[in-house]
Amino acid sequence: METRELRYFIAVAEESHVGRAAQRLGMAQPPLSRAIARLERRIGAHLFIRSPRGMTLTSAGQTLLREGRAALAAVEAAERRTRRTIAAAGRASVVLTAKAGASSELMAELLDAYAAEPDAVDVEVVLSPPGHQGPMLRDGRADVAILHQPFDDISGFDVDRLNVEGQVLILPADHPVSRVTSLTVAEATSIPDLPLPRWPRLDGTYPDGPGPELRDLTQVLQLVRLGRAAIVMPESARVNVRDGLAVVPVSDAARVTTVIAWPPQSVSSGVAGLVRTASRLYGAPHDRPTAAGTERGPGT
Amino acid sequence: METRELRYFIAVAEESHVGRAAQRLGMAQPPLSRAIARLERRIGAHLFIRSPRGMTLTSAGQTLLREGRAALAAVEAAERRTRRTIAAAGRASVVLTAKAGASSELMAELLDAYAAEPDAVDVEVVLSPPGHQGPMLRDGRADVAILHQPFDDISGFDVDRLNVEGQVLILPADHPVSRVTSLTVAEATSIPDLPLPRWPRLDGTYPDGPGPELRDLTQVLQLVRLGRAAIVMPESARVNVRDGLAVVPVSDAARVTTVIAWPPQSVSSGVAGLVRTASRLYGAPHDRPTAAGTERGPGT
DNA sequence: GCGGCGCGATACCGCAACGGTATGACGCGA
DNA sequence: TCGCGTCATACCGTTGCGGTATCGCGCCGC
Repeated sequence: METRELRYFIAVAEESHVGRAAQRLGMAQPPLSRAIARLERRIGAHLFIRSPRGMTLTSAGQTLLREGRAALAAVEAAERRTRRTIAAAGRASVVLTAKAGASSELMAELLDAYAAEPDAVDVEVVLSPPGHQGPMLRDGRADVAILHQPFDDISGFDVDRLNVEGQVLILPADHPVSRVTSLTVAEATSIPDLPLPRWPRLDGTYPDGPGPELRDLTQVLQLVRLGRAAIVMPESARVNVRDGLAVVPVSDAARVTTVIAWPPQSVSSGVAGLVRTASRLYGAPHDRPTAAGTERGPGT
Repeated sequence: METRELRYFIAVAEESHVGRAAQRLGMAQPPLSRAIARLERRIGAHLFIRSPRGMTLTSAGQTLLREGRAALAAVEAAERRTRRTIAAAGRASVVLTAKAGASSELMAELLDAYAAEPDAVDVEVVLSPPGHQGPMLRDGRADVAILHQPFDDISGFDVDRLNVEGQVLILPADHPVSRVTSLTVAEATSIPDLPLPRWPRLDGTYPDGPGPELRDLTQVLQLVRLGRAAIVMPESARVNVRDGLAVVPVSDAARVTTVIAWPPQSVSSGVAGLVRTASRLYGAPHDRPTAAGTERGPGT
């Protein structure tokens, strides 16, 4: 199966409509119809059920959509990382991504400590909105990421745990709720005049709702100070708190685990060094030994 | 990048020789040369250094080889699993792979318990030589696997731990060493007249060495009983031990962790059910929550 | 120093496959 | 029953892929 066929299939599956998919792909409808039919013949299974209202996936089609998306991301990651290997003109380099404003102390320490290593390479830090780090790691726009469980999906990555902490509500200092000593999640998310902010989806659009549209945490804190929003975040964000802000622990909020994550194949020397440094500074011993792969034993 | 180009690149990279790679791919040398040159132009980087003795990889080429292999396996996995989805003729089915003879009690319990679930699907069990389970899971020949750390490479898979145990040496009952109460790894692997067996590599060939060539554990135990071999394996293999065999604990051997592993995207209902059953029977609570992906929080 | 050898690159050709335009088949609602 | 929206089919031009023949170029041996 060629990646072009996979791209075509995914477009049709997502649109449930050959015409719209063709438009999205910048081609005419008939060749796309034929390409899908050819793919079905080659695989030996019907992927779609044709109806006069469009195309719906069969169970085989659902399998191919799930697995195909991951496979296509892997191919694109391979291509992107290859291109980046030489973009640095002989000088190796690593792209690290993290939520804007998150774990800032930890990251500063990590980058300083890594830069002091003898074999350190350049680290390009890409800050992006919450939820965008995993996809960037999957499709090769980044080589290593700082993620936060349970918010980020770490499945398929190798990880080292760095930190565990509780969460707090940050709100305007003059708000009446700021005087309580503790809150529940239900209470924190339902303060009527302080909506929680909304974050962009992967395509850059925003979900509907009452809160303001934001892209990073400095914007949030500004809005909170102006009395226009409140936000629940890990305790470590206290370091960003200045005058005009109040902090209230949220007793039953999920504990947040900060991890450093990397794609399992990509054991470039830069990534390995960063992970080693992070593990030395914060880590428990690895819970998933990464280099066990080549070892072969008698087995059980 | 098309998968055909990737296959060409990998062949040339592995052979370091366009002619041999072309032969392996069943094509002539010139079109392969051109395809590689075209790929380099499209990526915008030299992937090979041409010499009068052949082709050697640049650093960009090494990146593409590492990442490309994984990407190609992912594409092949998508295709295989799609094909298998319908091969079961509407009836969902799951392929589980494990080392022949390993964790047999655990597997029997697991399969029985799963079959008793209300939504259970057919489980096809594929037993294969040690070390072959991971690759089968990666390229789609299997959907879920029983693996053993530290022998198997679990990077890139989601896993649940099922069991932890020590290792023992199994040897002929009449052998003098069988009278000691404990051994070290160094002692166990250097008994001169009892060589450790050799297992097939992924391509089916065997490494050089003194031991017999084997494919599964029943063969081993037969040979041990005949006084022709000895083997170090996890304690649970004691259940296979009959007359004529002796068991000696190996004190400093690595502890073996049995895990159930599955590819992160492939959360088909059959795999999910098997994992749930395994987790209920043996599991600690998940250390890597698998379904956290869609959850989106305010982040830190 | 020169010819032969082994390597990848280039030139040229034929064909398969891809994409575009025009049109058909079919179900559904007005 | 007509019109619309959907996907499929027919036909055509072009692209690009692979095959054969040949070149260019280091290297080694005589």
